[in-house]
Amino acid sequence: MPPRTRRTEGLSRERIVEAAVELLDTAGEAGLTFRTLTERLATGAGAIYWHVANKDELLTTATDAVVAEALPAASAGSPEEEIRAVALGLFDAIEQHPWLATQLLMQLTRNPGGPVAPRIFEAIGRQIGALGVPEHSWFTATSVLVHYILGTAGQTATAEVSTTREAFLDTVARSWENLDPEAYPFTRGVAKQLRNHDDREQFLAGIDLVLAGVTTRHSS
Amino acid sequence: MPPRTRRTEGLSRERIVEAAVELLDTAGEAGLTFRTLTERLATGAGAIYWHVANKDELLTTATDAVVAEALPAASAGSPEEEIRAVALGLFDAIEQHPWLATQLLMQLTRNPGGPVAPRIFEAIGRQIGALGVPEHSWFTATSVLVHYILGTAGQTATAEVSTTREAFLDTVARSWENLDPEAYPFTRGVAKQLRNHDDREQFLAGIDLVLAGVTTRHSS
DNA sequence: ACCTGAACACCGTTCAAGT
DNA sequence: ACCTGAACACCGTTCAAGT
Repeated sequence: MPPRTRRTEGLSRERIVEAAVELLDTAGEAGLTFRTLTERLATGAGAIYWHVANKDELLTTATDAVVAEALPAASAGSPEEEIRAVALGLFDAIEQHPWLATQLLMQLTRNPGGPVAPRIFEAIGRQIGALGVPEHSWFTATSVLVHYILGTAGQTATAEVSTTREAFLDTVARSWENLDPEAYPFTRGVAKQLRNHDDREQFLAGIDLVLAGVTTRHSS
Repeated sequence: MPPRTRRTEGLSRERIVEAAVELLDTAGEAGLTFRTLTERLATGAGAIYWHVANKDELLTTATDAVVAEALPAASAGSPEEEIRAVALGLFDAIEQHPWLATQLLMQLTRNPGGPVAPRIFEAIGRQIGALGVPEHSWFTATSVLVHYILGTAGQTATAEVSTTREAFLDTVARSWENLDPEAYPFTRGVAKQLRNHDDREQFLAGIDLVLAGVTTRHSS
């Protein structure tokens, strides 16, 4: 076994993923292409393909890396507290990396066999078990929570990197307020709730609402 | 006002959307391109752009058309029954149009100002109101339900049109069962629940779980 | 083993030109 | 008003060739 040659410079999977995350953060999903990536890494397309199978794998790996960092390390308090910590960890990560929401939704629905889905499922699901939920409801209860967290946090994330969150939500709320009153009375009515539904408090209230359902159900 | 010239043939927005849905159903998301579309409609690219602004608008319109057809027309029974009817309507539509799940998730998170999000929000939200949920929880409660429905139905939809649903879920379950026992005890454990979680019964059990949370919360 | 970069087969979109 | 279809500026991916 020859000693591994030392390389201060040189490409690596890690460096590529790191650059991909930076590009996604800076320029959004459309900003990550093999051209921008090769330019930033000062290399050729083939070099990247040596370390990474294709763009899908690159996106999966980038998403997984960000999620791994976002999830809280050790369990501290009660199951409820832990679930809130996981939820807020993902919420904050999505705020910092707006592309993450779409990517996570895609991973869950289209690539549940990949590394990302189990990571999130495990973080939430363990606490569901600790909560005393009967085993036959574990999958459903965990699914509900995970989809609420990602969906809600995703609605919060600004669509365009350039717009601020407030401006984005305001635009949506305004368009809801302009809907036909006959056909859309409910949606018009909750438009103002949308305006600040991304408050962490509001977000956590939703978590508690789900937890109420999860814990009530099996005591009857 | 000159009388509208009659045209038995000729392009129209409706014909384009119809062809787009057919292509999506037949060949999946990757199968819908302006080339395949112009070929099927025996026309040029410019002709399509005369009726539709761009591909995003085409996808939004196609999604909206399918959703409008999938939602039950008139409210018959109790709010709970109506919510189940809406959920099953979307569930079945996603089963028939596997591309729909991803598209709906995208519409909700990236284009909530478009026509699709209000349509779904309204169908669920009205019943939330009828359920006696206090107004300040309307948005949150509706969000939880909508995201559960789409997320779960989406996990059910096969990723590839060619694979059957059973084979897809089996593959995912198998990969979950092969996870590291130390790091993923929970996910490994629920793998077998994943195998048939797409049962309509299981799906409706999740709805009831959320409804339990929604209706419990404000009675305390 | 690792990297280069031209080439390939595709995209969505535009636009001068037709009818 | 509506349609044609070539052209444009981009993609992700491959692969012979280098070191």
